Amino acid sequence: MKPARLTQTISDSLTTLRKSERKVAEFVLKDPLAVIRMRIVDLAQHAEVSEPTVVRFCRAVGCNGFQDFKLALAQQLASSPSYGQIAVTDQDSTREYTHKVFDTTVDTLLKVRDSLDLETLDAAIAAIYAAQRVEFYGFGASAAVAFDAQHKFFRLQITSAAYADPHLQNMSATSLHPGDVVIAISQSGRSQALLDSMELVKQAGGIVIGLSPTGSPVARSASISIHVDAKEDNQIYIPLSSRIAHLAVIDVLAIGVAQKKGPKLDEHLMRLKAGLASLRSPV
Amino acid sequence: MKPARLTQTISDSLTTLRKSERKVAEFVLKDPLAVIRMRIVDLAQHAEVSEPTVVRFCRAVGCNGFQDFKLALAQQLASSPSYGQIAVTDQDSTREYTHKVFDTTVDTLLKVRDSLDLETLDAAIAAIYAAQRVEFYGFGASAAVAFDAQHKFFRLQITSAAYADPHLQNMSATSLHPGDVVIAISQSGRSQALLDSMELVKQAGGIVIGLSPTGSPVARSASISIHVDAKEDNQIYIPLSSRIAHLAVIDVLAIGVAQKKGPKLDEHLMRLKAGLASLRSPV
DNA sequence: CTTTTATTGTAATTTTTTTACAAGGACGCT
DNA sequence: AGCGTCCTTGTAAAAAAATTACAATAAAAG
Repeated sequence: MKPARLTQTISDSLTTLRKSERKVAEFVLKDPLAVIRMRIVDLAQHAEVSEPTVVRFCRAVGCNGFQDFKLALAQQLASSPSYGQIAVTDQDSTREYTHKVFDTTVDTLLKVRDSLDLETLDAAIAAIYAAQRVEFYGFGASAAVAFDAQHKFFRLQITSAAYADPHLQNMSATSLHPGDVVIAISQSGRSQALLDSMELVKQAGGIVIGLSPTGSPVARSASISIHVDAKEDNQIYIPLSSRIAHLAVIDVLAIGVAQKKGPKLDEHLMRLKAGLASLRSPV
Repeated sequence: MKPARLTQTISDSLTTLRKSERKVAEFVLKDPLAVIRMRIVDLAQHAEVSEPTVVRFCRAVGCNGFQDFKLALAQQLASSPSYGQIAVTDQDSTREYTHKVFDTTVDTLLKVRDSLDLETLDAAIAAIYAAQRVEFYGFGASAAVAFDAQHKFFRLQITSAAYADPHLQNMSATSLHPGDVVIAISQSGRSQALLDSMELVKQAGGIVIGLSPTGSPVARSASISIHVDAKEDNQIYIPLSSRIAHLAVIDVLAIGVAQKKGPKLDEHLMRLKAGLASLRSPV
């Protein structure tokens, strides 16, 4: 009953569909955006079939009729705005690229959300919860993610540190105790310095949680590997949305740990908030 | 013509709508999810008006008819899955809070996207482009945002720095030249130390771009104020999605500046990428 | 090659939306 | 206050759209 990805369902059905229904399917896949504005006659005409065939097609892919189908399709397209690719070009107006940036980010987040492995997350949360020390390693754009994470976990009363310096990472890694956790963050998953640090952590008996793309060296080397696959837009050489996906994943870990800590933590956070209030403008 | 947030449009129109049209509006806002499955008769009945009134209402909020309206509504609902509030509770399973974290984030991003003022963004981009030096100030969670931003602008060949230390901020602020830009980042918009630094920047003739909630002291004090209103979930005392919204806004600024710099930059980024490659695992 | 079954289209029907118009009500003007 | 105009809303008819029933054609099996 859940509206899984409709276009996925259509692709899957392609083989089982009848010949003329497949014509409809192909047209829909080719230009879904146009379809949502069409009437049944238009779609029938474009796909070169009759109207009832379109209805039959809709039913075949699990919808209740043409309207229902259009609605489902519209919803899917809205939830992954970048159906097709979003690329910022030189001619874009502010409005356009603002939308593109946000939409790409949203798209990435949804993709990552749906591809996360929950058991891995649980394992990571359990490891962090059990650890005496938690450290975050990352370089470049991931350094900022690491510092953000450190800040967040610090607020959860967890002894944490973040290092963007390979030397510091190495020194810290060798002083870890078994059961301590290091979260290695890498957008490319192939930073050599990070891999070196990870090796030291494992030698010290620490657990390495990797945040990196599937199949990357970092992912393979990590004890617990959280896969974050956010392909970057090649036209811009700055990592944009993948970084945000990493942050979101860390949010999930933080919430998970916070939940495990339970009510004790609430009190702590309350005090923290009161403390922060004094640093704020009264207005 | 752009499908801005339909529910927003409806809320805004409430005052200008006629009495019976308002009945429709109220019903739609109360239960938008139900409306997308309704026919015009059903909606008319539930709102206790006649069918043509429903059509008139649809036109009044910028749609082309009832179908068009339903489609637009469906799309918006699909793109903000959490219409309503998302609160993580203690009983949530990993799956649930993972979704909640991502959905809240997406929701926030979309809200912020639609509430951004484009002219302000343009002004900010122009100021950054014209500046000799660009600096990022922020504390706490915003410090990580500041460092991320610094890294990003640095890659765009812009002399930039990020300070999370009030002393460093003050020292740096006094050494700025007229036309230089400081981007002051604050989730609460009421950090006293940040306000102090901003004052010094302005005394030195610098331009302060504020990233903070509407109406906050930081927003009022900034020369160019970008409003980012991402209300935090009160149940968790850690800033989650607002920080991500800030990052996204900075992405937009970066893209804007990159675009202004044009093709010269492409070459630079290409070289940068080649340089980074040597730091990476060959596998 | 015939018979049966599956697939597709035509035409009619039903449902749904939209338009045209008239009744009712509010507001201003004399 | 009474009259008229304009604005709002609903009723009913028309148009548009989707769905169904059925027939024709194509494909497959015997």
